[in-house]
Amino acid sequence: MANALTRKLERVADLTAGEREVLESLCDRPRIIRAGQDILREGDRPEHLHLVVEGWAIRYNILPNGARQITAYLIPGDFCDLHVLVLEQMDHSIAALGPAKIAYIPKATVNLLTRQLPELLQALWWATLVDEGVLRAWIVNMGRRSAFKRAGHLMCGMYERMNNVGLVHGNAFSLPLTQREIADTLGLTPVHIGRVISRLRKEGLIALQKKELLIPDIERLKAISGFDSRYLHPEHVRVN
Amino acid sequence: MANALTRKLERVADLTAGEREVLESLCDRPRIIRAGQDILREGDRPEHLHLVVEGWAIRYNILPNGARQITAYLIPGDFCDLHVLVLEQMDHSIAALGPAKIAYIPKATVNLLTRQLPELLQALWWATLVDEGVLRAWIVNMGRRSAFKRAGHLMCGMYERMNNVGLVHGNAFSLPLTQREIADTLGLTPVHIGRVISRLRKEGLIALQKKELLIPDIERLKAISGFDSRYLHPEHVRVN
DNA sequence: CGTTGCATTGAGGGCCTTCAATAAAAGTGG
DNA sequence: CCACTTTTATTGAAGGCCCTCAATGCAACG
Repeated sequence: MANALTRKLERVADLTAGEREVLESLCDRPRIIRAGQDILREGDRPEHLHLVVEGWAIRYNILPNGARQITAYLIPGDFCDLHVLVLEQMDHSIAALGPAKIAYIPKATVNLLTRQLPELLQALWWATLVDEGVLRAWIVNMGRRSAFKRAGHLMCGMYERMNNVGLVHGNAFSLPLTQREIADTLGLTPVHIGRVISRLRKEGLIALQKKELLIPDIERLKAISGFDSRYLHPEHVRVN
Repeated sequence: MANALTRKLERVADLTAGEREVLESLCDRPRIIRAGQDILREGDRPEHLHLVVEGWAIRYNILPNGARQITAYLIPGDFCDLHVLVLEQMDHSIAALGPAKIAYIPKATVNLLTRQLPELLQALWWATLVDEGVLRAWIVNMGRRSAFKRAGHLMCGMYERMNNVGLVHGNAFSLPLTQREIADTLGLTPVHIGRVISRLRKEGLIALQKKELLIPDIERLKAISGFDSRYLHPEHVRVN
């Protein structure tokens, strides 16, 4: 019964029993964060790394005019701020979507671990490379698809990620987002997202109620929204 | 007289003389790629990693309707395809913008090197984390700024990157892009980009001719387009 | 059970697109 | 080096996708 971080890293690397144990221990004693609360704010210079143990979080920027753009959804096993190992300062904020459990891991611990366990260092690097693929797909989605396809594509991506961690049951899964979050993800307005969702419903592509998203025919939705799942599938390459 | 890869990695890590020498040798005997030619295509399963030694390249996706979205500009010192260490298959293509020199490095060599030189592994990881920041800023730009600000922001980013490698002279630098490239970068059409550039010129924010971009007052352009350069500046953290 | 936030729907407007034509520039072959 | 072709840039007109503003109903929450 591995935790989320271990599961995630084992998709891209072989870990020894000792390494796995170290990872487990990092997730001990997470702090409880209330729904909507910021975990990190732009400008922060955190002394700890923050790891999502339970719940969802969003990575986002606020622009001078007050507009928000979400640049990532963080689910259990995702680090919030690996980049502060290099950049020190946060250039964006992170907030819990619903109630969440966050582990606080001292930067020094991570630096120590990665120096002692090169296999772990490589696993973290490779996980970062996978994340890059997600960001690229996000850019393609926002740049070259209509609002309708954009929304469908987002839902396919959520489906895949949740499915990868066994959280899809009967083609349905929990999607704890308001239309405002979806709008801020896709670079649109809540009003228009409302119209788009209404159309997705009318065309029988989704059923969404009470933050529970059902996709009756995922292949059809993928086809319509131009979703290609390759970018999400690390193939567990062995170098040894 | 270090090469571009060494310069780039030394911004995020300490390298020994031996490590630097290894990096230099990787860039030996690059192949010449003609302007516009693909270096890698979607679906490829490359046996080598590709490193830009000279010139510019773009990372892009083509959608079923023929639309193109550019997701990165690669300049000397950038790897084209580090992610194939994990994902194996290319989920996008890479093309040379002008004539370029590309080094072909066997995947096995990189895997060997990163296992033998953890410091190098860490440098590559950290460089990847910096790239992630660029992608996030890209998303914010496309999602929440007008075409006018988007174009200005792109030009500020190019200015910064070129300045970081000493290629800005008298507030001007080479920008080997057509309006089509800029459009495909920002999720707009070439026609509209033309109008936007015309306005940037009229307002004295840029002078652009013969692929040479002059920004008379970079701070003014940054202010107008909401550019924050923090995301581009690794602070060279020491862990030792 | 009131308050607050969220979803829905309508009307009107604006930013950007599409289509089209022309001019300018860059690349090509003799 | 010039004629030819192709690509790129410029400009105009019309239209569409999405935004803004606004009002209503509904669900969530204390």
